[in-house]
Formats: sequence, C-alpha cells, structure tokens
Amino acid sequence: MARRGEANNRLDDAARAGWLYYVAGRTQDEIATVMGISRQSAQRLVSLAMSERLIKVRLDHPIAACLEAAAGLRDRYGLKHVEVVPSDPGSTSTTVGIAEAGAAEIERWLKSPEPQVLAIGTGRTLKAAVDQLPTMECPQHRIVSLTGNIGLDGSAAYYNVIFSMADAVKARHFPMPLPVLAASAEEREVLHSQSLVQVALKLGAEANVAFVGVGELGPDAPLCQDGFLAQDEMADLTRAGAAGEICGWMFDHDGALLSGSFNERVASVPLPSRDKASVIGLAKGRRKYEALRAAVKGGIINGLITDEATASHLLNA
Amino acid sequence: MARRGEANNRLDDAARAGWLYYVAGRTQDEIATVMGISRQSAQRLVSLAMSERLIKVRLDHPIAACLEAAAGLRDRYGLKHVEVVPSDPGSTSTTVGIAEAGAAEIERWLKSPEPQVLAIGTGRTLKAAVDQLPTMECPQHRIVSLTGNIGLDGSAAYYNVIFSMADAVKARHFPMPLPVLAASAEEREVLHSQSLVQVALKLGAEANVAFVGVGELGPDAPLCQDGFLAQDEMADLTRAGAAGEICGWMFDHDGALLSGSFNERVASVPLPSRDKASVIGLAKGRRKYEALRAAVKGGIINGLITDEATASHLLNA
DNA sequence: ACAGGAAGTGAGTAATTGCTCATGAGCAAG
DNA sequence: CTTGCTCATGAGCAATTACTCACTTCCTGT
Repeated sequence: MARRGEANNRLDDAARAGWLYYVAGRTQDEIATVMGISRQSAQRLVSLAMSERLIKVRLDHPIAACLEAAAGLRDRYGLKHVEVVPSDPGSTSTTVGIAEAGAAEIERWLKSPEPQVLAIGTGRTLKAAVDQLPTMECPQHRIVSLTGNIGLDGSAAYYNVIFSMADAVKARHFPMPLPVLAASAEEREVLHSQSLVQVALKLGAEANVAFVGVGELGPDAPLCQDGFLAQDEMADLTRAGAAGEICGWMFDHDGALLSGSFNERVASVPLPSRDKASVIGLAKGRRKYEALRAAVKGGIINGLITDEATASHLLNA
Repeated sequence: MARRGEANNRLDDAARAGWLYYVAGRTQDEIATVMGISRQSAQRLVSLAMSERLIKVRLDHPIAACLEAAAGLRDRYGLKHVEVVPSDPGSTSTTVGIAEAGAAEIERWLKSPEPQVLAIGTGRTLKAAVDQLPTMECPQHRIVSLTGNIGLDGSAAYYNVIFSMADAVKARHFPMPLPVLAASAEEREVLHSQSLVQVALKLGAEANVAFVGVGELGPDAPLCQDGFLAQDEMADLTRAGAAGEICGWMFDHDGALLSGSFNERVASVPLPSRDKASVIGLAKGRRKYEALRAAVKGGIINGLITDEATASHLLNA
C-alpha cells in the first residue's frame, strides 16, 4: 500500500494510523505490526494525525448545564441561536471549545442543499473555528468576507479567515480587498465603488448567516495588536463610550452603533440584517464580557457561541 | 457542578468528562480534580462517553473512505484481510494501486522469519503486483504456483507469475508444469500423478497464504484472451450459471463451486483451506464486480485487495 | 566531497490509562 | 429485618502511551 507520491506519504500514514487508533480502536502496538513499523513510529504517526488536525473530535451531547445556560441567554436577550460549551477552568485559551462548536455550526449551514450566502468576519476565534472545518464540496454556496484583509501598512492581515476557509470548503468565496479602516468617509466611498467591492457589499446584504468575532477595546484590543488601529485613536473611542467592535463597527455599552465619525470610515461590509439573517458571534473569556454584553443587549448579534463561564456572566449581568 | 435533573446526570457527566478529555486534552487526573471525583470514576466516564457514542471521532483525509470501506467489507463478508486503495478515476488501468498494495502484502509475508508456504495464482493483476516486488532473500520460504502455465498449444503462458516472482525473490519455487485445463477428468488424474505435480499439490494444501486473481467470464474473459478456453465452452459455462473463476475453478453467482464436469477438468492446485490459510484476491474494476461479489459471498476468498470504487460496489450490492 | 542541519528512528523510561476485584450503598421482594 | 440483586467506588496492578535522548540518514549549500 502507499508507495506512490512521496510527499504526502507521511501524512497518509498518519491518517491511516490515526484512523486505526481513534476510529478502529486498535492499540499502537497493533498498528505498528499492521503497518510494519516500530511502536514508537506508530505513536508518532498517531500524534501527528492529531496535531495536524486530521482527526476531528466532537462531543455530541447537550450537556444539561450548558443547555440551560443557552436557553437562558436565548430568552433574556432574544437570541435566535445560542450554543454554550463547557468551560475549561484550567485553560487560558480563548478558543478551545468555541472553535469546535463554531465549526460544527458552520458545517451545519454548509451541509444545506439550498444555496446559502455565508458571511465571515475575522479574528483569532473565527480563524480557530474555520481551521476545524473538514474539507467539503459546496458548489451551491457563496462565502463572503465581511471585513477587509489589508493592514495599515498594505500587507495582508494574518487572521485571514476567508482564505483559510476557502482551503477547506470548495465554494465560491469573495474576499474584501480593502483595509479595515479608510482614512476618511470620502475615501471609503471611493473604495466601495470598486466593482469587486460592490460584489462583496451586495452579497453581504443577501447573506443568510454571518459568523463574526467580537472584539474588546482597550490598549490590548485585537484591532491594536494587529495594527489596524493606533493607540491614540483607541483612546479616543473608549472616551467616546465605545464598548466593543464587530468587524470594525464600534458600538457603545448599550450595543448601539457609535454615531461619531469613526464608523463612517469603517470599510467593512455592513452586518446583514438581524431580522432576516443570523449573525452569530463567537467569543468567550473575561476580557470580552463587556463587549459581548453590549452586543447581545443591543442586538448587534442575534446568535452566540460561547462557554459556560461567559454565559453565566451574561446571565447575571 | 452538574447537579440538576437526576436521570441524565451520569451521561451529562460522561459528556463533560469526554469533552475535557478528547476536546480539551486534559488528563483523567485533571478531570477527576475538576469534577471532584476519583481518577477511576473519571476514567469510567470518559470510557462511557466513548461507548455511548457521545464522542464522535472522524478522520478528515482521503484515506478515511478507504479504511472505512475496508472495515465494512471485512464485517459484511467475514473476510480476514481487506485492503482498499484509493480509486484513480482518470485511469483505466486494472492494476494501478492494487499492484502496489498487493506487492506490499506479499512482501509482508516474505519478511516473516518463520518459514511460509506462499501460493500464487496467475493473471494480469497478480503479474503487475509481483513486478513491484523488490529483490529479497527468503531461503526460508517456499512459493508454489496454483495453476498450470501451459497453454492449449503447449506454449508457456505469458502471465507466468511464479517465474517473475522467482526473479525477484530468492526462495524455492514450485511451478505447475501443466495446462490449466485437462481434456477430461481422467486426463487430469494422469497429469496429477506426475511426481513434480504431486509436490505442488502437497505444497498447495500446506500453504499459509494464497494470492489469486479473480477472473470474470464472458467473451472477453482473460481465460479466452489467453487461449485457455474456447468461446463455445465459455458460452456453455455462463449458461450453466458461472459467474467467475479463480485459478480456473468456476463458481456461480452465490460463490459456490460449479458442480458440472468443467471443474473436474481443471488441473490447478485446489485453493488452500479458507479456515487455515488466507486466500487473498486481487481485483478491481467494473468488469470484475460480478465475479468478485460471488467470490466474497461464497467465501471462495477470505481476503481482498481492491480499490475504493469496487469496494463501494461490493458494499452496496 | 564534506560540514552542518533537519528529520526520523529505536531504546529506555516515566506518565497515563484500562481492567479486575473486593467492598458497600441502595433497593425491591420475601 | 433479611436476602439477593444491581451498581458505583477506590485500590492495586497491568497494559498502553508519551517523552527524552543518543544515533543515523538524508539533504543542502559550499
């Protein structure tokens, strides 16, 4: 077996070993025998299969506590879709759990035989979710990016979610060849008049569902870390009452979009209508509490994937 | 935590433990601490989550389909050994993939330090597999041909697998200096009484493993093309319900050896006992579907090396 | 051709996990 | 109240898995 192309051989073997281990339940010793390698090598392949994310694990059980929290959030904030995953108290990761749950929900949409327009924001959480997606053939769907992927310095942003998604999901995808923020409202109009951007804007308005990250503000905000926003601008925004941002759109503590000049410079696609589409936020963690609370309170998002601890904070707020 | 409804509590806990273990990657000790139970209980919950299928594991790699098909075939037809290689939709070859996989399996047997008796059939597929073998020193093994290599006209048959094998593998090899088919049952007895043939017959009965091709019937059957069988005889056989042949032995659509006079004229070594030995068929392709299905159904072979498309046909049949 | 480096390997060992067993709690029937 | 049953539990131990280290192989760039 497996003596063809050379490059993928190791991953193929890893896949085979991983399958035998996780799906077929064989021991690594057996796998080593079957594949004619040493036990240690078998172990390495199994662990490679895991670290290369060839093996996807998912929990298929509505945990009561999470279900209750989800139901509570749905009622309290009038959300369409809520998913709460168990908290991992020992972990400082801001994505573990959310990423898997987010991927599962994205996958659910992608499995629809009806053509769908999926809108995708950006950010670390969303990137982690998209990285969990299996490869799928979805020629019937279209996927549009809600935010530009160009940094202040003209380079492509790192958390370039739509391209990662295109790698896994075979569907037409529409990136936004723009910076997140234009220099002025006028410049934004010019940028938006480009035909490529027009397509994205039109698709964004038609989207059936949007998956977005929720950004907190402050000196350590993701927008600053990634170089989209300078510290002094950030300070101005928080002084003006900004509590968080989604795709660059700033909102205050009640979840109302900021009326100042800043949002007129945001070059992102407007969020799809909350009446017609699902706008699902993915976020968890202490630092996001304020931004999340504002977003659900003001109906910036009408769907939420978060963890138990964050959910309970939102319920007690 | 987790102390609400009573009935599902255990499964909920199992789900939570399973999530922490498989998704979050914590150890069972950590889970025990977090959930306030003993390590053993944590282990039980994790294992419960698995056995209750709360945790779904899946392999995201093209090889996944092959491994699943192989497992499916093994269960469905009670086969000892199944290998499924990816189909190459662009190729019309009846051997690509199979040959490499077959060679790897033969090699695995040859690497055994214990003396083995390997039996080899004939045919294009097997020839291609044997051509993939590296040169090996295997003085401990013996290799016996299951079928004669003499055509109707007295010439040596082209697909003379055992001699090709002897070129690569240094082991004692025992050809069958016979035609595939005797003129009558009596002639077969005479032929079989030759001492050289006796040796082959004896070895065939002792074989630890046999590798055989699977022949389809009909006007274009390999047996006809190679001049072992005339067209009118072939027509008689299909009328009598023959579905395929292995080493000349004809079997019907249920995989039962044909009882008519034809099989009494087949001069091949009888196939080794399916109870004691592995009889591994190598075949793929649309034209072999019927013959293969009959062979696995009736237990003519208990091992199979094929491709994905053929495997899925056998599973859907 | 050869030094340097990345990647793979097997051995050995520590850590983790799986299994069996003896025990005791909870409960229904007698 | 006792008996007999099921089921969960923790202990102890065996099996399995993960990791480290020293060594080899195979490139790569002089």
